[in-house]
Amino acid sequence: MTTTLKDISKEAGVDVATVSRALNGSYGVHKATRERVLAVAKRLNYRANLTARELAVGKSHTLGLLVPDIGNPFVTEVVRGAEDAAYAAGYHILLCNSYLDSAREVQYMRSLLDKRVEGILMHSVQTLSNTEVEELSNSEIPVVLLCRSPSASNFSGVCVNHFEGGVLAGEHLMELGHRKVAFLSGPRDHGNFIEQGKGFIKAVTSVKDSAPPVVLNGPPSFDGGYQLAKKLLEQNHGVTAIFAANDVSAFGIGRAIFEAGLSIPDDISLIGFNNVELANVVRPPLTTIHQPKYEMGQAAVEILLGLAKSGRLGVPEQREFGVRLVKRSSTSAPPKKSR
Amino acid sequence: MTTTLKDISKEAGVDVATVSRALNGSYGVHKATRERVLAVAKRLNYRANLTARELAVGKSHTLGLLVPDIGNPFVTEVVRGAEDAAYAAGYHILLCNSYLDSAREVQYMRSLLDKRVEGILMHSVQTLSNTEVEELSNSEIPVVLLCRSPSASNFSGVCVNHFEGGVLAGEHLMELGHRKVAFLSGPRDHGNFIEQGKGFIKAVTSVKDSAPPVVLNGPPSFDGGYQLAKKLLEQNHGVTAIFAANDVSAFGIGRAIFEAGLSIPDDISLIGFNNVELANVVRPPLTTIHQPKYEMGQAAVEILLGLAKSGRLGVPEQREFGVRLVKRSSTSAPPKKSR
DNA sequence: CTGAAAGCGCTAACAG
DNA sequence: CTGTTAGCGCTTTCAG
Repeated sequence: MTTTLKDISKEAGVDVATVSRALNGSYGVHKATRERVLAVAKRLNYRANLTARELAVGKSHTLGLLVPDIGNPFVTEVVRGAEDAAYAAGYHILLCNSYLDSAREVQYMRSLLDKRVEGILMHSVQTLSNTEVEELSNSEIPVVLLCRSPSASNFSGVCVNHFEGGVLAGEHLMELGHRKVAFLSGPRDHGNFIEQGKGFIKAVTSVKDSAPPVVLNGPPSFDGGYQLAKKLLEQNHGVTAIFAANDVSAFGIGRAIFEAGLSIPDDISLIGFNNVELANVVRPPLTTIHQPKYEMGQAAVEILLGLAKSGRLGVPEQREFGVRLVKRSSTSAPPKKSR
Repeated sequence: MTTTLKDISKEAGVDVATVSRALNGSYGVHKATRERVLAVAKRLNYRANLTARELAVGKSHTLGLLVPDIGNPFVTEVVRGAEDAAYAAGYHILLCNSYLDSAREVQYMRSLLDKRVEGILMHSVQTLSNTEVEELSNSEIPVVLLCRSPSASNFSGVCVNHFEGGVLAGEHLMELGHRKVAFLSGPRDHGNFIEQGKGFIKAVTSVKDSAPPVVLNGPPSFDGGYQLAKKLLEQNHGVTAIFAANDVSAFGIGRAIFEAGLSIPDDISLIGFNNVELANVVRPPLTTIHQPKYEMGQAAVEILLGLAKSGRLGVPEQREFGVRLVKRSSTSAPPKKSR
């Protein structure tokens, strides 16, 4: 049987309240009493029951993390940051993978609420219906959205300026001398990719003799990038550089380029987005736009904890992080002879 | 304010017990009553408080997952399997990254216990001290260890036969005609790598004219593999094939080979272990030994849930999965001219 | 089918 | 410094 405060109280001959005090706060308990209690507790293999404490105190010391898939290297980094911040603050994290299945997302969201988590960190959740948004709002627990355009709602959010990232990528390619480039984007209706594209196009078209980028849309995955790149290569636009929706799709693009018998960056330059760990591991190391993922995860938890403490849910907090260009070996000047 | 059963009971003019019954079990509540209760609940935005329920029922419907780092691609797959199985069973998962920091491991282990999780899934935890093992045993909650030699303890476990994996790798290289090979292993005292090495050596030395493998030890990471391979290449044993401790270290080895101006598999064949997602993404695609990671994660929570239900903690369950060779492009016959 | 009552294990005033 | 008294919100006998 698991031993409780009551068991200890009997054994030690003091009230359970005293036992509780002896075990937790160090205030107002006679040293001798405390020691006796501690001894008994140890002898009886006492383990605090946090469930009971949570109920009594009304705080779960737990956060919910709702993401599409921890296997996604971007998510992984964010989760690391979030987990570290939570651990440092004495909080636990409930992991929920949705695989972008909206039924699963909703179910997880509800059970997190029922479990009385003190905050929810969500990453790229499918569109929440109004009902769900309302449920979340009614719940009075803080929510922070990752990588969502600030406009989206009255939830808090931490993100990066995707437009700026697009600009950086475009400028980099222009500086290298490319004049015919492509943006292999994600889904046509996804805000972040749209912003990214806008920035890229702006940077590219602001150079006199540069053609407007070829833009293709598809899933921002390895295979999505692979397919898109194959299509692009077939269409034969004579593109000398490609900006990918993200690093993972860039890896797929790289594969397609390789299979076409071309080489990076000699024939085609390639630039990604996110700067996932792998970007520096693949060959050639991928030039990309860095997003401070770990810090974003940390920040998200900080915001959550702050809101949970203050209870000022009315005033959501938005935090935007900067991006920067990470030059590696997948980009260079365009080949001399045109293809 | 958050509404409780009591609020509903007042509004609906029935006892809280009835409300509870109406909301949960469908047994024994008049239809009209139930509907009235449900209506009131909805109107008041009622949310069940699982913390309270857990306390009353004595079950948390939560599992703890203690791993070194979800960023590790092997762990990622296991976690996916575990999470899916947990979700399917209506269980939640508490994520704990230890980064192999044993203080953090212990602290997490204790708080999981205090939180009354119904089971703990641990992966490659630093050596637990006797105290901790005892704490775990006393807790009477099931534990399953991943990838630990079955001998280790009286906890349950799911693993793969590393010896067998080593044999497969060795045989494959022998069949291709290699006669001078190396095993770039992990830490010298780690059971799995030892087994893996034994199997490999057995397969290699059972071929007449084959030299016993060169064995080097180091951290089984990207950089670890990189360093080890550099060292191996410098020592210039004339090795024509390398068996890596795992895929990630194989990637590092690949980098070193590349930097040495050699090519895979033309100059040196390379074979990994685990078959992580990336193995098929890198260039050239990595030949490796497959471990059913997802299934292992699933199996682990099945075992946990089974033990939790039966309460038969005395009889830990061991499940061993099979390995298999996945031939890809990083292995081929040795070069004709010796180097 | 429904109500009353007890209790899960712990905390938190409030007295003393 | 310590005991008493109420709960936290829900489930679960046990009656009726």
